[in-house]
Amino acid sequence: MISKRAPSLSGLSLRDLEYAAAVGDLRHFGKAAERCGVSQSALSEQVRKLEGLLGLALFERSHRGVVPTPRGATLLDHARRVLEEARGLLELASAIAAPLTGPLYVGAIATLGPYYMPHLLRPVRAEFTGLALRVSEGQTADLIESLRLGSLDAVLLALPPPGDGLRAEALFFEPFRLVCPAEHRLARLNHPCVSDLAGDELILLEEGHCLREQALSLCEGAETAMRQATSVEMLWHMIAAGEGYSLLPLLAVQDRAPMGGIIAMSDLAEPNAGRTIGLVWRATDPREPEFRELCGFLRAHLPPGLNGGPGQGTP
Amino acid sequence: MISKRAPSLSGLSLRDLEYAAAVGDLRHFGKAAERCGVSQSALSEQVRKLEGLLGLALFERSHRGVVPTPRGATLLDHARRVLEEARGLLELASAIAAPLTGPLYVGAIATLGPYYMPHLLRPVRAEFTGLALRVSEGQTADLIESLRLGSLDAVLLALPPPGDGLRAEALFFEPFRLVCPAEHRLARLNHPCVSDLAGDELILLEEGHCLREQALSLCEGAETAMRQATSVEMLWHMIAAGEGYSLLPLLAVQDRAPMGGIIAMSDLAEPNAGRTIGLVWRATDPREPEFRELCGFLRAHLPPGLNGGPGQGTP
DNA sequence: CCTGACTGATCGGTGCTACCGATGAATGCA
DNA sequence: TGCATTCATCGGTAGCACCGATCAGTCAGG
Repeated sequence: MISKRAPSLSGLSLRDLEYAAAVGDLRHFGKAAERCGVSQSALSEQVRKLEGLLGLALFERSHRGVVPTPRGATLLDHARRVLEEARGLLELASAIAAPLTGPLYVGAIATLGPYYMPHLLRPVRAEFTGLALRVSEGQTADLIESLRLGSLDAVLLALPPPGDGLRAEALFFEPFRLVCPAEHRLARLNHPCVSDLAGDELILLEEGHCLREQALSLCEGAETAMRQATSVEMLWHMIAAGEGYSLLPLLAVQDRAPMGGIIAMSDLAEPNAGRTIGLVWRATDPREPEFRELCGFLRAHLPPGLNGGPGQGTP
Repeated sequence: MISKRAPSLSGLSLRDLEYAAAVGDLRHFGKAAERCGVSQSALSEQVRKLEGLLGLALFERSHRGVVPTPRGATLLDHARRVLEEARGLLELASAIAAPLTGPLYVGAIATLGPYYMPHLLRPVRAEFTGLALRVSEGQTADLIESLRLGSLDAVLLALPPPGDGLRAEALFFEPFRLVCPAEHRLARLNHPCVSDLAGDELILLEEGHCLREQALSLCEGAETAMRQATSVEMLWHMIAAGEGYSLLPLLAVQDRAPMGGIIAMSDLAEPNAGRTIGLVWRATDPREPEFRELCGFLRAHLPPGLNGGPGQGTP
């Protein structure tokens, strides 16, 4: 048996159904035309066309009024349901059309999310009521893949974003800080510069964390046989245990107690030793205006201690 | 508070929803256009127009495929419901569009219905499966009023129908028979003619029955102080009791046992002494073709003993 | 019985717009 | 770097919804 093909609703128009429903309500072509904002002749012709399409007469016309035929009444009931659904569609559209409403799936790299999200969630909630941020965490590559697949709408990471087909807008520059044991020689430098950092005491995050590459590119000459940490938290405690030092992004460390004085932190001499954090989305995502508005808001509500700094622009 | 006006679904078209749904299904503008039977450009423009109408982007376009935005997916779900309802409307229409289906409310005059209906119900049921005849009985004036009010769709009565705005088609000629006590003088006439009937022994139905007027117009000179009966059945028994004689339509008497020989029936000499039974409906009723088809069928399946006889035509 | 008012149907003319084919722009693949 | 694919865009066209005017039938009132 041939499967039932959905019949193309050839020629059926919501406008015609509206006309017919108006006639059914008012029982008068002229008044129905007035309600529908068209001339009586136009409405009359359309209703006639609709009757031809449906294959039966919807109304019994007389000169003292119009009355639906029994079958017509049945069809009018159904037509009103169609119209109701259509109106519901329009209402739904205008309800969800507002920018920055509804769920928004945002990912952030692991060296940023836990330290930045607490600062942004509350202001965003307050400003964009109706926006439901769903935040998740991961490494850059995984986040980008999720973004491409559509399971994420936007990603917070260090610019520039890897790969094509993406759009990004910078949010802020996050400087790196040197974190080392309080008794370490580096702790005595007033403003250590990156050339001071080479050495096998440098601890890095494991493969996959972009922070690892960022630190590596700063500290030339140190590439092999270094200690690794699986997370910022682990790294912090390794430093506290005196196993070495590292560069950590400002947000990840600035709110930390210095572990009873056994850890020292200092800014680097180079003002642009750090990374630029930005929001990234698919270039094809039609919500780009909304994302840019969100970026503007985020820049206006940076966590304390941050500013735009180096690395502006939208690659 | 101003009551919520039903928003005129300005510009919204089922075709556009179909286009969008096709894109949502196939994730490809070209294939969707093919399914919809239009060019890719036309579909693209219409979808774009729809997005403008709804105030948001339904799809995220890329060169490797199209994917609905989260909001777009929500709206597409709703749009599919609208389309489903619309398709249901068309299906419903084609299901009930078949002529002579569904309920049909038919009235018949009391001197005809009980004797004619038993003959027609079975053939009609057999021929027009799907047609549900709802028969009722009454006097001409009441039937016509019900017909005008719409609580009846058609009426079986003696032509011509009273009043304007009605259409009728003749079904058959029903001759009157003389019914009298077996020992009555009229019983001895071979072919009595109407002039033999004058006299105060004529029994008539009470006011309101058209049969009364029909008999009266035949039997001139007998107008006052006659016996009355409230129904054909009563009349029959009055005759059997020897209280007089009457003219009764063929169908009302031809199947009766002659009460053990105490009642005699005879045809009248005048071949056109009788009435023409026809089907009557509102001139404005768009089902006129169906009624005429029904009339044709009824004429082809007359009760035994009848033929078209005098009185054809459609007044 | 005639007349005016009212109803829905019908008829030419007109303008909007859905539609088409061709082309353009952007992307991914070989 | 060509080549294929995909959606967007553009100019031209035809269909059709629409309008104003008119027609045809009915009804109420004079």
